[in-house]
Amino acid sequence: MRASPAFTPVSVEELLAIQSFRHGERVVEAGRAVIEESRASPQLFTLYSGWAFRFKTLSDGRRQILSFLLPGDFIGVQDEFADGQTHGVEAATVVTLCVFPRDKLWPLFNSQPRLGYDITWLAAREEKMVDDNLVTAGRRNATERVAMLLMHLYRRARRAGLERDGWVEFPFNQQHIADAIGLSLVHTNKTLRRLQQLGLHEFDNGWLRILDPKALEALGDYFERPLRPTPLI
Amino acid sequence: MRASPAFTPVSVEELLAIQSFRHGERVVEAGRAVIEESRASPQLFTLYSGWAFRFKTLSDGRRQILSFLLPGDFIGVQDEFADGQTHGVEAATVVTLCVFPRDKLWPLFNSQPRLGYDITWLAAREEKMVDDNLVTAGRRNATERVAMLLMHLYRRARRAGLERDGWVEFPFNQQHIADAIGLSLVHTNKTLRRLQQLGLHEFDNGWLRILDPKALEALGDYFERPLRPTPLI
DNA sequence: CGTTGAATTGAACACCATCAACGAATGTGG
DNA sequence: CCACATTCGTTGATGGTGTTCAATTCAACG
Repeated sequence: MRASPAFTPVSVEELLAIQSFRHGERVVEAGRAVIEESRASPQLFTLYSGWAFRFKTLSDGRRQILSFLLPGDFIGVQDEFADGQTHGVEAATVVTLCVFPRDKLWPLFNSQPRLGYDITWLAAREEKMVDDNLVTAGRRNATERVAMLLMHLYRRARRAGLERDGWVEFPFNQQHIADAIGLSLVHTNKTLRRLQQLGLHEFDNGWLRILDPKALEALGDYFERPLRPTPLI
Repeated sequence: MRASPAFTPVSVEELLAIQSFRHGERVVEAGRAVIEESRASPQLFTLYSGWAFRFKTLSDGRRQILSFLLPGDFIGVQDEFADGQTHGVEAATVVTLCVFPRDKLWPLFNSQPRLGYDITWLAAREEKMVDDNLVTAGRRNATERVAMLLMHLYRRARRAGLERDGWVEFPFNQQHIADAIGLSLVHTNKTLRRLQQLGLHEFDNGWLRILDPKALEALGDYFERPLRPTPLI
């Protein structure tokens, strides 16, 4: 992964610090919890492979997906300061994770300020994504929401190197999409269908292809920007 | 401010580091921009006094308020990694800010890892608030949204020590509320009115009092949790 | 071949947006 | 001091977007 231009280079010393910080790997099956919503996790993770997502549920079961997670994303910083109030993380595909013990987070900051800075970088980037999702849920109509989400996920997957001939793996069903953009399942279906019939995108057996990115960008009022390389912990 | 139990104690050395990090104060009038939405700010801030809020606008003018800022909040970390895409910050009252030059952020992390850790703490807490707002905009109905927002702002103000005899300063008009919870101005008004007539809360000339916190908590499915002391940069 | 979960579609309705109008409070200039 | 403009809160009427309910299709799988 580190070879990818999407990630910042890292010194040998930092790499060693990351190595000593980590505490093994973990594999989670599709549909299983990486972090239970009910209790704060004693671990942090870096996602190595697969798709996951963060979510919250209201007491009557309504669920909101907060953000999606791709390889390179750091999981669990928000919980460092949880006070009980937390969110769940669920694997959407089989997922492999690098495990870090939470109580080593401060020692890591202390001994490797650069890595602490990088973690802040990642946390800030994550918040910006939630910001965007909040704009979507609060101020966009159904068509705009779907267009925005499709472009968002497609771009991120492509950047994470998951594109193959224009297709990216898309392991989400319509309930996931509905929960991410704040619509009902039925209306999500109808909106998705309409965009598909307009020829803007295409699904095939868990893969997604964008046929008219400009149209989707314009519909969603959501345009790509150049991205800097991302730190990888 | 540091005397308040809401904030974590800080060592003399850290205090000196904060002092050397800072770069003066700034006062912004109510309704003026602290950070322009269009361009990334070369400065970071700690809010000393007053209310402010972060927001984003779509190209046709629809606005979404992302989160509210109170004394002690750290402003601008998200932008450290902006890539152009950013958000605005506007003062809701007269506001005084402590100014930090952005290019000293990394040196601060480097020389004072503890302060770096604290900044991450604040960034993570901020993201959790945006998470909550996203659940609101995505999955709550109008009544629940208003109830949740009122309790949220009231609690935060109280915690920041802004309560006087059960009243807290509330410098927002109904357009602000509508933009925060993703409703139209008119429907926000009607919902607010209904809750007021039920005797759940009361407004008076820019101040807010909660008359029935339990009812509002239950309506919004949004319950208070014990909070740990917050770092203050 | 029956079962299950997901996608799809139609119909009825509710919630919320939009439009329009008015009142109260405040400020401004003549 | 009054005429006028401006901003904000309020309310009613109307309609649309999206929800809810219900049923059907379809693919996958035992």
